[in-house]
Amino acid sequence: MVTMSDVAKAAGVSRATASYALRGDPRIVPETAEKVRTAARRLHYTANLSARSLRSGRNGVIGLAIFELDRAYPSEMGAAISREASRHGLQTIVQETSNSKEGEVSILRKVTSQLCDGMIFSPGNVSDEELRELSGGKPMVLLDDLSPDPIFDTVNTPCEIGAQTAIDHLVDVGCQNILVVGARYESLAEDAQSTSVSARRLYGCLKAFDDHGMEVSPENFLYINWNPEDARALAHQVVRSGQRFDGVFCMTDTLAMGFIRGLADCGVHVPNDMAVVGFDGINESDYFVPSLTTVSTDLNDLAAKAVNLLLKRIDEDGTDFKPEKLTADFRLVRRESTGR
Amino acid sequence: MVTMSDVAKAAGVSRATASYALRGDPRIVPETAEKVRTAARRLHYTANLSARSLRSGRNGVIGLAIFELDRAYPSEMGAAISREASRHGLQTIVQETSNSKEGEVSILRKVTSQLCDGMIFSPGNVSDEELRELSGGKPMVLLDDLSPDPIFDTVNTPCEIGAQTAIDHLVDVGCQNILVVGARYESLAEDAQSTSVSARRLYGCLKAFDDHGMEVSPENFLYINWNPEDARALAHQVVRSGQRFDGVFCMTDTLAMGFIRGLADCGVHVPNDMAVVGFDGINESDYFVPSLTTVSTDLNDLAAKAVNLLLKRIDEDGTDFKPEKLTADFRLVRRESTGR
DNA sequence: TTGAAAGCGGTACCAT
DNA sequence: ATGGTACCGCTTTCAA
Repeated sequence: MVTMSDVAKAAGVSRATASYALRGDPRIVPETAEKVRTAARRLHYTANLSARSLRSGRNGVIGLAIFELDRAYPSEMGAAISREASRHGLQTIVQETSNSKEGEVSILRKVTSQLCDGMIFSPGNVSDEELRELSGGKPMVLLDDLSPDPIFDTVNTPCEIGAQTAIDHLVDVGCQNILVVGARYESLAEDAQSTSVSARRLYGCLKAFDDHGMEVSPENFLYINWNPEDARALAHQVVRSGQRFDGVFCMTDTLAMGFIRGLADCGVHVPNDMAVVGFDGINESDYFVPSLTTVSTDLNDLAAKAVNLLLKRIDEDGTDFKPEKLTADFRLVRRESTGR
Repeated sequence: MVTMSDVAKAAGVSRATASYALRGDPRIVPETAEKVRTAARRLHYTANLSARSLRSGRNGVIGLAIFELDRAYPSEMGAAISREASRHGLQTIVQETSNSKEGEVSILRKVTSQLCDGMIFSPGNVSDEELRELSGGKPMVLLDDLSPDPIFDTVNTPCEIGAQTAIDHLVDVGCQNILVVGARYESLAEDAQSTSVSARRLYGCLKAFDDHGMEVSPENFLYINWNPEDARALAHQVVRSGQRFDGVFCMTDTLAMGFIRGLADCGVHVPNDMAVVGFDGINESDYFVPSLTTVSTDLNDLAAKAVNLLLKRIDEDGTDFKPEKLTADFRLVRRESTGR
């Protein structure tokens, strides 16, 4: 391992000077700086990030914690954030929380808050208060933490307006009896302030139904876990039950994929028999057969907002903190699954 | 930030004792240890990983570098490795190289080799020699580095045998004129030792064709970049060209997804007009319409092999190193895309 | 069994 | 403009 001392020695200067020179401090005269840089290059010197981090609290790395690495939406989000960060000269390390409390806690405590200058985090099972403690005072930006008065900066997906847009679109293409997949109707009935992503999307649906003067009942909302297996099984059930829905809004594209597959299993044609809309805009949605109409979250916009917020916090001193709350852009992408 | 000194003070012992106690060193008597643990718990102490890493060179974190976060196969692999590592009490940090040399180099130099005890790496644009230097002496396991005499431990996907299995299957279901998508025929013609994944898979195909006594020419192999857009466009081209292939093997499931979508655009029916096989076994493949027959790499097996190799290297002292080379299990998953 | 102290590789203050 | 040096938090040797 070649260290700063090696470089300093090779360049005939002190460790301090070498350190300043390599970081471009203007106090070092150009020729000395050049001497140091040459020595560093010749020795293939790389700064030790642990040491730098220990001393200065900064190492140019940000952490990102997402639920699952192997699900299309979070991993596309991770890629977008990663690329945005690298545009700012930062590296991103990604970890998966496995959507469990222990996962979230141990990631925050052990890695993200320690090895990084700041973090972007999708909280699922940890309260804001716990987060404050676990963050160790490091800047943190939350994703889709929909609490009414958050204590961290937050970037949200366009839940309400996006869902509303989806329902509007189904009505536009002539649907009269719409099924919403992935939201618990009771969650809002019990608590209009419910802050989960599914509750906010559900709220958007209800608003749209109301705007169109459409009657809906709890039967129009079916809750399942957000995975394609369950969506496929649900489609089978819906078809067998004989209920006559002519439009479906799935809370995520992955659910829509499973649901459409389930309909195909039963010989139900999309969009002729049933129109389907998803949410997220994952890359694959354009390749499904039929291709999927979806409320596409602009991940580049989301990434830019999240990274900028984080950088601002990292660069400021943390006094008089006032959390900001932003929402990512989106657009409705019309495709075959609602084309009729 | 609560440090070890705080804990030591609260427990009325020295820093050294606190350190030993928290790591369960048997030299500390149980009651002292308990006192320390209690203090640590009460103060919500968490060890600073940078400091630990700086001093001892270990922090319980392994690094994983993959090409792209937002592609199904690498992200599923990342998830599998992440879960396997956590079974061994290790955290995994994932980074994407964006399949560029600068990406790979900067990740290795700056983060993975510094912040981690070891790393698992998919090399794309960096030679073994460069890797040795960039690894900074830390243990490293390579994924799909198919050089004949590697200098690191390697876990490979079952390229040759997998591809051979795919072609065998197409022949089994009656295909007579098979197209292979994603491999450059010339790559093998020029260099039978070519070590890229696509060349090894191509080699498997040629072997299978040979076994079945089937004549093939360069026209049976079409190279494109491994993304679904190009696969879709290629399908259009193939259909328009009027060539009469009755079976297609795509080098990855993502390619197959794009290709099938392209066929659907042209009204070509899979599997009746053309049977399609993919490679990887991504989760989505079961949900495509038609569902995709694929050579499914056992990612749990791959993850277990990679993590175990890495752990062995981390725990040993590095003398008389002899690189190992393992291959992940796989199985052919028969689905609708070849069902006839 | 426990404590003192050196040191990992940087950074940043204070001298010179 | 550059150098000396304390120090970030933890581990580990050595001494008591």
